[in-house]
Amino acid sequence: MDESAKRPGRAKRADAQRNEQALLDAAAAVFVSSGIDAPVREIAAKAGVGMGTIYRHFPTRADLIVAVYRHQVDACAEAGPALLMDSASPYVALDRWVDLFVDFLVTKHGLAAALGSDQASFETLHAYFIDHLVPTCDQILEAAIAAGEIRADIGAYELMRGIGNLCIYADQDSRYDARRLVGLLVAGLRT
Amino acid sequence: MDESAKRPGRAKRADAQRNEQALLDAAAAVFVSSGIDAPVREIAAKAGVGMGTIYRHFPTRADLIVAVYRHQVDACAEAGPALLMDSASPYVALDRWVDLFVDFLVTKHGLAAALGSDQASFETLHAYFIDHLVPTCDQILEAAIAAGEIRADIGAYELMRGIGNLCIYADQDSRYDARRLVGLLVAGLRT
DNA sequence: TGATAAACGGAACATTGCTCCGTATAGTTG
DNA sequence: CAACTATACGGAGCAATGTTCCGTTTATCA
Repeated sequence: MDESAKRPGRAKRADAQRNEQALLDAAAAVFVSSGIDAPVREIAAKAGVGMGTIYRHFPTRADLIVAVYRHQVDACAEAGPALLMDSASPYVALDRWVDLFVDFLVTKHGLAAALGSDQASFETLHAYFIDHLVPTCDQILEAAIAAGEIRADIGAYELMRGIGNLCIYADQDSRYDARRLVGLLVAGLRT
Repeated sequence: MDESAKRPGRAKRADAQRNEQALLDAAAAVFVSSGIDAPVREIAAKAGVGMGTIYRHFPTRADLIVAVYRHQVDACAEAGPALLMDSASPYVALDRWVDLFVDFLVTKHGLAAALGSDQASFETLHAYFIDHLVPTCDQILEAAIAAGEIRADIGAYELMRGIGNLCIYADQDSRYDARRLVGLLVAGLRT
């Protein structure tokens, strides 16, 4: 799991490592203040590097976003089995896991929108979320279906896209509560 | 209701009227092929007018979008009372009306996203939808609540935003069926 | 037909994503 | 420690797009 465990070539140069970390820190800060659609120049400037450097380390915006949020996505994925164990029923576990997912999404301005978009530049982002979260969601969903608590005609991917969509622009409108809508959606799953 | 019923000044010049119509026609066509985010230049070119002309007639993109879809929005709004009369129950009317709304949204590439966005340039668009559709939705919702068919803790605005969000990017992903998700959301309203 | 207000068109500027290449340097080797 | 080379850097520059501004054209009217 160590970063330096890259297959063949030698390790990165020291300045390259420093710059990559600086970019991650800068991006995390800028994403909070300006959303994940913030101008590339702003991130580069905050990190104190040139345009060329940011594109060398993170060829697409999606690569940068994934790098910044990887740990949180992984944590969400890993929380699934534990919830399934600890909860009174699979449906309760589903409800709790969805809460985790929603909490993550609504605090990342613009992320939910990027997730739904099929812009080629977001391919990596899309793939990371699908690969890491769909299996977990599917596991919970299957358990709830097996327990007869929810209808069987919905897939993990489609449910997660629906939840993601409900979280789009959720932080821009005080009259709209994404958590409540997601709650209704999950309620609609009940048999 | 006539267009020429503008209060004080005299009627528009003939060439201005022609250009406005040409712009509406061009925009309608371009919106279908390239979505409502199509470059302004593309619309102006298709209409055979200069950049200045399009901005003079429609200062913001939202103004143009509203002008293009006004009739369809109005039709959706006016369909509400009829559905309430003709349906077996308010809940059925709600279900049917939501179908109309979803059908409208999913066939307008990018419109649902623009509706949710709080970009200042979409203010007019937002306002038009709120003003014209929320009252209708509210009427159906209230009837369903009065009939005890759905829970009472959801407002028309919030529901419509949720439906709108579920329709975002719906035409870009064959694995995602907005109608199904909206169906689940509405099902979640049942008492 | 001439005057004038209305409308037009497109050049020009600003923002932003992305690329390219000349320059600088970390790490290595003799 | 000095020279060398693979890496990495930086930012100018191009392309796309939104938006404005103003000199020119034209519809309308007397």
